[in-house]
Amino acid sequence: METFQSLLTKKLASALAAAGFDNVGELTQATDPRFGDYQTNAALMLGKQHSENPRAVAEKILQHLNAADLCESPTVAGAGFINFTLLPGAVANKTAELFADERLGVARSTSPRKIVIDFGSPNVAKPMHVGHIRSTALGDALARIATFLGHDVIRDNHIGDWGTQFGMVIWGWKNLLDREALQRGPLAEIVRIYKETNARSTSDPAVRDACRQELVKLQSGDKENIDIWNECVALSLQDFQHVYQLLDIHYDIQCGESFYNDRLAGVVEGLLKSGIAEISERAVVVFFRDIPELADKPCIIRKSDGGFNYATSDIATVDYRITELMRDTVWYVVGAPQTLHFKQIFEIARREGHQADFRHIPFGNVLGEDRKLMKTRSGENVPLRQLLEEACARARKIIEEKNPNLADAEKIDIARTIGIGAVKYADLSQYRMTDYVFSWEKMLALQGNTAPYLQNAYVRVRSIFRKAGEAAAKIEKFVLHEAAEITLAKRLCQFAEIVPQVLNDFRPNILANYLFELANNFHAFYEGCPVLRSDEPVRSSRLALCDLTGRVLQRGLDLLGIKVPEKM
RNA sequence: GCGCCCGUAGCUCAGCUGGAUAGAGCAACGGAUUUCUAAUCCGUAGGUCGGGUGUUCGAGUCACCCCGGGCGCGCCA
Repeated sequence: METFQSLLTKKLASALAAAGFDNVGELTQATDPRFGDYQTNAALMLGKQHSENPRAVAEKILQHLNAADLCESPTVAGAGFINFTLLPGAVANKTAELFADERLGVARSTSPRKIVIDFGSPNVAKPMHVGHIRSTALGDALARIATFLGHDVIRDNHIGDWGTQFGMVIWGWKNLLDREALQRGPLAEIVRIYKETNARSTSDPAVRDACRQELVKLQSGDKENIDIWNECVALSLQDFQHVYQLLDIHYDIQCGESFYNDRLAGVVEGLLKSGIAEISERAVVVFFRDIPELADKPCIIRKSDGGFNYATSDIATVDYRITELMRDTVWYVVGAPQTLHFKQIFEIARREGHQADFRHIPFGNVLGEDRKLMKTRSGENVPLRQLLEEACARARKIIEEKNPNLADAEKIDIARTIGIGAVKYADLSQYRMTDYVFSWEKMLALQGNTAPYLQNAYVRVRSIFRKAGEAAAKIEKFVLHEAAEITLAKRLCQFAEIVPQVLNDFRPNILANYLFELANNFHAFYEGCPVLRSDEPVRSSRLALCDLTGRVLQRGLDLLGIKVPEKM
């Protein structure tokens, strides 16, 4: 099926052609209900092009515009906008189409891509902390949306499982490890020895040296050190997995940094041979002399001691993703501080001849209530697992107050759905670049733009069907008389217009905002329009509206990685 | 020094490729329920969009310069 926006855009295009104009401007959802449902600024653009009065141009366009099957006669307004107001009958027909459509009107992309999304990327030997929620939630949502739109998506967890910190971890493992503590809490013990070693090595040069030795041994394949490293990685992965389970996130592949180890030498060699890289001060470096922005910011791909760094492994990763995973699109959901790094990597990839579409999708920080980077009282990063568990506990407490009669197992389940949903939604409902302030009260509030508010709209839908004891019957014709019904139906029709927009600039918050408005429209409808108590044919029509709203809410939240409860 | 990001209502934030009188939520105030779960709805109030100059029919949005905050800039990842 086709959206109103798409249908009207086509009608506008043919009107423009018939009037002898270029196809310029755009047709968008109206910015204000006063202006109807859709608007176009085409006449304004054309007026400028031809130095004519935009309103006169608009009139000319209207002479060739035939949209009587969809809307009232379009009107010229303001400086030269053309406004479209949908006919209730057209809305009713479209809603019926939507009702019958599994995909709720969302079209598959006409140019599907083969995408790899790099998101999450926690570091081994460190617990995941709040900082990881953004990349993880955002990357997962983008993956879900891209998949739904028909793209071929590989979700890749580029784990930080290799690097200089392992010198310290291994030294600590050999000298400080408490086996019993490792049994009780593996990652906690690894973190403890890492921190302890780090502290010692800053004050004791002998320890620092020893750590470096351990690192060299590891990198040259020393059996004992490799075993220790393997165990650390395995224990960390177990810990991550627990968090992913809580978050309902999965990866298709988890190719960490170490995966690329045996490709690094070849990468550097290749870049030297092709002249992209050169030797400078004993290191291998790529310069970007022709790019003003990067002219004074070279990229080191092999250190003067012969070691590789993460730029090297990122280049190897690009090569692998394009040549072996056969991707034409690569998305990196990585924090804003790495913008420069990715500019360099993408430029190197371009020079290597890779044609793929590379995107760095940056994001801001999670702040505490003091507006500084979120930390615990003792100044440490807040472990993600602890944070998620607290979210569930807080949700549980609210459920206990509001709905104490639910069965215990149900309460646990619902608390998890609400708690995790609240954390994700708080993140995704915000523009990704803005630093946002983490607040339990706000994200778990039942009013306002929160997950529980949206989930509650779904619960209300389910409650009606439980009470009715029937599912929504197939219906041919929606009966839309009340303003609340029409508003709700129009909103439902917009879902298909909104979802593809998210990938425009990687903004799931657009979808979140839409769902909030939908929930709000539904709640208003629910207040003003009795469903089960009304007579036919209104009853069936309203029941179908409820069903459709429930489906859009469920699907929309699912695209954000958020679940819905049946009761709450 | 060079570069990137952010600055919108008391608070938390929307406002994608420039579009109409800048929008929500929270908090404040005022209403609505013998309910299909009020975990809700409706209304009122609240703004020199950090400041300035420019580009044009039109700037929160684009350009330049300041101010404020955050973060990066050869051998960490």
